[in-house]
Amino acid sequence: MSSKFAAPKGVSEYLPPRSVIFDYICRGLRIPALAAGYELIELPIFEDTELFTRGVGTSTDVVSKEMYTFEDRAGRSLTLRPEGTASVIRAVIEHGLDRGALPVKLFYQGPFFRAERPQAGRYRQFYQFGIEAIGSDDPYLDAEVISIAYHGYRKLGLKDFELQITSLGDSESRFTHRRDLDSLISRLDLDEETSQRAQKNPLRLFDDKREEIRIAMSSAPLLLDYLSKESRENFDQVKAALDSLQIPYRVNPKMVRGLDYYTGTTFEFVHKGLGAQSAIGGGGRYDGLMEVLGGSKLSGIGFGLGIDRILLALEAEAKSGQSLPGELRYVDLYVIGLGDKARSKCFTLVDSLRKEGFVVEQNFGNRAIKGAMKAADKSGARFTIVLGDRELQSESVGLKEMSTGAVTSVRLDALAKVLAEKSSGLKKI
RNA sequence: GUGGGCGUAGCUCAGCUGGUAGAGCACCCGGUUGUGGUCCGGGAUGUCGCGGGUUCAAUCCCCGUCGCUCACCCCA
Repeated sequence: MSSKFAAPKGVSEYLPPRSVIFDYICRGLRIPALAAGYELIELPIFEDTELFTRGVGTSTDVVSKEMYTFEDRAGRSLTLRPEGTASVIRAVIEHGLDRGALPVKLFYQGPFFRAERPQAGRYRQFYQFGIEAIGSDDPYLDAEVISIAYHGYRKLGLKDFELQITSLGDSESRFTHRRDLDSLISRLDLDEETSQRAQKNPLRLFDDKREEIRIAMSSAPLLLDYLSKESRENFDQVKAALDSLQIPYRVNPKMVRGLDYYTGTTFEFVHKGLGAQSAIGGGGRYDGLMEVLGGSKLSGIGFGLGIDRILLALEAEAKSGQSLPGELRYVDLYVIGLGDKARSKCFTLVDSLRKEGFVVEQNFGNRAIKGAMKAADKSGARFTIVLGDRELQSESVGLKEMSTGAVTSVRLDALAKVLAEKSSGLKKI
């Protein structure tokens, strides 16, 4: 019970059979990205701390209190990556990827780290799948990026989620809006902590869950009403493009994104079955980020999808009737050898069957057949092959179809052919 | 950082107003000398999170502590 070691607080671990679903999610999400010509980028897990303080912004909670920062032996300050976009942009600039065809289209996946208090769907080590498209401000690109996330979720079989979108407009739009919003907030009677938060980013108050704040904010000016003509037209084009793909969305002018680099189109996917941390993914456009990080003045857009939360969402939907997608485990054949000679024969037989592409497990430990059959049953194998002294004599095997229990004797030299005949239903890998 | 809930078998949990522990599932063995699932019989496993206090006696009450969990803040 009280084992000496436990995983560090708040990290997500995935063991079988859940790990199979985790893998299924990772593979599923990248399909729409690959279909749109995005390419994999593998990034470091830690980066120069300054990349995040400058890229994500010191006013964000992520940077100000949630980073795992440490010094290496040469005294450099490094930080476990709390998000992916800054790293992608850094790599694009460092390697001059933006000097080729634009937009640069990349996807990534892996662990991220934030030193927060863990709760349902929020971990200190969590996993994201993300894409970034850099070097175009075409509203169709906004819609494409959103559609890739949307189709990813659908590919996995997710249903009970909502896409929310809004636009943060250009800097003039935000400037005039903020002036009006600040003047409203300054008239509110806020506690110290809240007013400090409001100073950093007044939009955050739209997200506050306290009743009195929500009432006070209900009359607050909405950024969406302050968009310049150009920004508004751009947002309308994004919406029209989504409409043309029949991707449902809800415009949520009070949506708040946590990272300060967002401009223009921003969006979030929210799942109903999740509890307090309901966002299963989100993203948006970032006009100034490339420049802030020392690159050229290119606009980009991307998203990050929370794999941990998608897994929770799939489980939540499974609970309410849907079955979990995909086969959790698949085995074609289970091979049992009885006795030393037969086991030696089986060991090579298993190897050759795998080379033919079958998923094959074998029995270990020279168990009695009863226990071995039990293990075969548990493996989920569709067929079990039994080979003992009798079969060795006749150069055959016993082939048992597990669903019916029928056993047939098959000559060894005909085994591959017989299995091939039966394998119309077998899933070779 | 703040607040609530919970720590009993590998897992999920029960344990009435204090008398040193149980169920289901899983696991192992047998009923079936070479054939799984169902059924029947048998079996192993716990420092009752840790430390202290009250008491003749604490899994149960009190205090502390650690851990988990949910929520706030914030976010994927």
